[in-house]
Amino acid sequence: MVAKETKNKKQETGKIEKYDPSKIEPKWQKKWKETELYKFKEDSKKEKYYPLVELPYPSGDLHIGHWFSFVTADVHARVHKMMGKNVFFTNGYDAFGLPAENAAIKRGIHPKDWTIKNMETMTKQFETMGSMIDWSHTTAACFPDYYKWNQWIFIRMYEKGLAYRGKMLSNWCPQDQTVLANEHVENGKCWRCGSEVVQKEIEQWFIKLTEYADQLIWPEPDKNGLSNGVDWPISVRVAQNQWIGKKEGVKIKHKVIGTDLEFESFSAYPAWSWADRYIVIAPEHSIVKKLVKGTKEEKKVMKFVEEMSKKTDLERQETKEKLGVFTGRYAKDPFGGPDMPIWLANFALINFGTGIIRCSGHDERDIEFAKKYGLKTGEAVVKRENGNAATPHDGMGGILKDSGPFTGRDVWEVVPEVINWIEKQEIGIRFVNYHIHDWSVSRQRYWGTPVPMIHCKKDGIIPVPDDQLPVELPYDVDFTPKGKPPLASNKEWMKVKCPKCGGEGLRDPETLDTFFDSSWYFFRYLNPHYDKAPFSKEDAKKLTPVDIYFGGAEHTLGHTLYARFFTRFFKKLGLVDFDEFAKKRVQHGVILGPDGARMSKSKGNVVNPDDVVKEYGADAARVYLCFMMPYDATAPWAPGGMWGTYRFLKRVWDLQYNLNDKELSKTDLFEMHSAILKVQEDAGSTKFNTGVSTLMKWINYLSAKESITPEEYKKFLLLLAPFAPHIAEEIYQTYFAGDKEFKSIHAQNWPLFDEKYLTTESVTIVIQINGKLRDSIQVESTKLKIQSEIEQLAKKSSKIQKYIEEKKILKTIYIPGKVLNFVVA
RNA sequence: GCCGAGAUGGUGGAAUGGUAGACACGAAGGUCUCAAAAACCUUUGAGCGUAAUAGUUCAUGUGGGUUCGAGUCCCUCUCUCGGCACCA
Repeated sequence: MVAKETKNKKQETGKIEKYDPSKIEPKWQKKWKETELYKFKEDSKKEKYYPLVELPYPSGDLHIGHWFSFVTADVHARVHKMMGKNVFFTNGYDAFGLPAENAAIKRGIHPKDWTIKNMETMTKQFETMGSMIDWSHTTAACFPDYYKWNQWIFIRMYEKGLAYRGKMLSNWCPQDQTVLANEHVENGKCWRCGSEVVQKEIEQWFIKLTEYADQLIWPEPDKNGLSNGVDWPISVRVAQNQWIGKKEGVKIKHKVIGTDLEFESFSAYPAWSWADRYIVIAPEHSIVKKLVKGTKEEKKVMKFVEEMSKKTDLERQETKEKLGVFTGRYAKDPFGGPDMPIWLANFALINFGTGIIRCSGHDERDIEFAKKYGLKTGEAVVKRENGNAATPHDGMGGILKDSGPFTGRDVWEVVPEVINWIEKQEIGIRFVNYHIHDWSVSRQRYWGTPVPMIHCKKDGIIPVPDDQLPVELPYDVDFTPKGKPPLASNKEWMKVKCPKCGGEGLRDPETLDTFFDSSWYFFRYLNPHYDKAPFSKEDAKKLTPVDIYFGGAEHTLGHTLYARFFTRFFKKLGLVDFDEFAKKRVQHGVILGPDGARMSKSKGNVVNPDDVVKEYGADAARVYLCFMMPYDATAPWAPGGMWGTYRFLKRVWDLQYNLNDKELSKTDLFEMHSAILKVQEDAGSTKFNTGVSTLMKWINYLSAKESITPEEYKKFLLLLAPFAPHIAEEIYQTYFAGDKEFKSIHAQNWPLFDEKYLTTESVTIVIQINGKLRDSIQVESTKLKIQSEIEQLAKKSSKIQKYIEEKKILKTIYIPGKVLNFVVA
């Protein structure tokens, strides 16, 4: 140790300074920025590491939830950096979208100005966090050099048939005046504004998610716990698989008696088909009109259709009562059963299968409906144990009693055979149904990526040629919602020449769903101004896939699924050579208000990070966010806990007045090295709370000593640096950095851990009688492996003797270094 | 209804099948102080027990099981949170 290190500040100046974060934090933030400390530099000698946090929406205010996501990820990134990896850590903004437009309408500011101002404010707020985000890689969807590539991707998808225009019943939000994707309807309500969503038939753009539905299904994890080679939480994998909802079955062809009409019904349980006795059709189905045209039932049926169409999704979900009407028509049963009456029913869903169901006595809904309207039902199976009819849903199966050629056989066993048989008899075809539908991406709003398509009367829909991209979003537009896309109001902008015939064409006035933007932003980070493609193959090869993706559970069914789809598409384009964009996904928990309720402005329980920083400093806030709960838990913000971490940092600070050069004892080294190991394991994964508690434990140990050595202090600061970067830097610079040039603690290596210090001279062995703790003995480490000696030592204990004298020892179990257990009669 | 996760002190929570309650908050008592704050020290799962130390029993939502040994593994049930849901 050099002489300087043996002296503490008090010895030099005779003064003791108090810990004051407001004095040190802005100072170091400035210095780090000036010296470009966190700028990513390519380094082929180091292993790359790409941690990613979901990019925030620029609402204008960094709330405590943002702090939680970014602080924990920042700690994680810093530990990996110190451990010698080349860490790429940046952030951008999900800058397009409705809230900007709504806020702008409310305040009379242009969405662009509002958004850009918010991004500036938030970037400054990120600086007060002391994060190591490298802002030179930032980007935002609303910049033309970002959304240009949205348009480019969209056109490539169009060329490959993955983006298409279609007319479909869609979720329409009457408040926001736009279409919503299925993933963004929550309980029949708009995820943004909470209005009840209605169904409207609208022509719009779709992304063909169904094309990759099979590929997006997560397989069972392998022996290393990896599914598709990556480590994603089971909750996400299961939820996505259910959402994709793959069901294999058959479509069965039917002829309507007395007409030339035909239709198909879908069945996922074809072995039950012999029990089907009637048919129901979704009221929205296009065949309904033709079916009843000119019949005496027409009026009644169409009235029913109209009544059903008036109901919102929410109302339909809430009414479980079965409602229906008879069409007067019958269909032939291709399975040879009696002619089947055709009904309309509210429980038949237009979006599932073909919208038409064959009904039997094996489904609760079918039975309920049949009872209500006096219809006959059939039964095809008997449950083996209690004799009740088995339903397809209970999964129990049974022996088929009345299933044509398969009678007398096991229900589940014959399913593949039944499908083959149906195809052979030409009464139906194999069909796979998915719950997931193609993604509706058209938004009838202003603040988004313009759809890069031109509508020409002669040539139809023509993509904008690549050399004319981006189609820039015009600034002057009347964006107040009028039920029509706002862009259509800018006549000048709308006019465009058809790239094919040169005649007059019109631009597409719709914009893309912002989830399109956020499906690939982590590729754009690599080089946000790259101008030949969305990103370069070489960059992607060097830095992707993302190593760990931090985010919230709310993106399970939307964003992360879309991003996985995009990655597969990029692979198809040859831009990447992997399927999964993130090797690991971790989902953070929720910080509740101090009252235990979810934070909300109306409840007045919102914790503002700016206030916390003012009171305790960023470092204390960072440490508390790591410490307050496990990463994925949900717990209330406790002001007292915040005080506790502040107190911890004060103790760290005060230790500098207790420095003295001395030999480190074996215990000192043991404490030091166990802390190094535990912190690197915990913060290197996502166990931030126990990482902090390890530091607290060590500081308790250090504080209890008469004085500490510079070596101990320096190593402590290195372990603390990822959690509390400012205080660690301040003390490090005062004592350990040298005078010449600025060498940040954050550019130092993680202290080396050496196992040899973890072995101690003696170890406590617990002595149990019949598994119950009765005593413990100290044993020299060298003797740990000799069971007989330990048994002898144990038997010497008077406490143990009490239990074993005059008793027969039936068995002795020894776990080296831990437990000795006597089993006595 | 189906699927997933979870339930440990007054609170947040620790704990590769091996000393349950680490670490922190809160609380109580003390030192310092005219006093308070801060800081520091002690105690803090519940019983029984002792002058005190000791000792000892019960404790990880419920009831069973596996094991020398279970908070941890298996089954039953209860409750909480999250996702999906009239899915043929």
